[in-house]
Amino acid sequence: MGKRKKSSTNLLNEKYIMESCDLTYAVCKVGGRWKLLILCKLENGKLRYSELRNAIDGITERMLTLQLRELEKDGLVKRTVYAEVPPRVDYELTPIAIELIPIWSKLSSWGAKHKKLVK
Amino acid sequence: MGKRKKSSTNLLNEKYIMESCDLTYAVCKVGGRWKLLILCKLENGKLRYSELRNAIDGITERMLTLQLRELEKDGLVKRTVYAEVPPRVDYELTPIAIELIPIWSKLSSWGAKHKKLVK
DNA sequence: CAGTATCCATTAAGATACTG
DNA sequence: CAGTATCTTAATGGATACTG
Repeated sequence: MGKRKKSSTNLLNEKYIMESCDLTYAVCKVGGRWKLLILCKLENGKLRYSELRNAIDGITERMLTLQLRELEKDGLVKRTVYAEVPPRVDYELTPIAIELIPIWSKLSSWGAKHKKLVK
Repeated sequence: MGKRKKSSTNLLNEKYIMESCDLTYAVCKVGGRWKLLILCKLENGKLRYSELRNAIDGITERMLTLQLRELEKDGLVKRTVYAEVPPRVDYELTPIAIELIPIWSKLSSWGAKHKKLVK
């Protein structure tokens, strides 16, 4: 009786994501409230954890850490830890993330335009 | 005692969205699991509700309806109801949504490429 | 400095059944 | 055909305290 599979379609289920269409895959990787914003702040070069935190209005340390870890796991940011005291860690875009620059750039322009229209 | 405001940062809080940066605004409008996918299916012209449902793998009627209503409210899709029996409704992109075509197109290509790299 | 850990509240998403 | 209604689960967000 073809019982519909109950498997979640959640964004973190790797198998599900790999089997999805390309757009869904991309949305799962860089979608969500914070990821594009984080990437976009790194557009002009490396930033430290605290610089990112201060640059992104409204993000909590918890969310920043969670999202950075996922971006790192997915190969979108590179995390470098320096053996110093006090500790220093910085983040930078990987080549595959750099390819996305036009996307968030266009999205941002679209946002600016649409926002004006709505006002 | 500067009590930190408790206001949510949820995606549906219009005031919050309007005050956000342009990228955040855009992400709030077309982000989420389904919106870009719905828009992308409408790229080649009008589709009926059932056509959309069949075109989008894994979406439930509930989510399709919810997301279509939001897209309509935000001026990204136009909903047309025909006075027929059985009922017929179709959806199409508005000009402002058409401007986003390059974005989901690029995102999709990026997804295809990255997916291969990961495999 | 750059995080973790914990607890709790809110929101988004999903499964399923039902209807004008 | 084109949806609603209801219930449940998953994801996100926030507050606060703590640590190498």
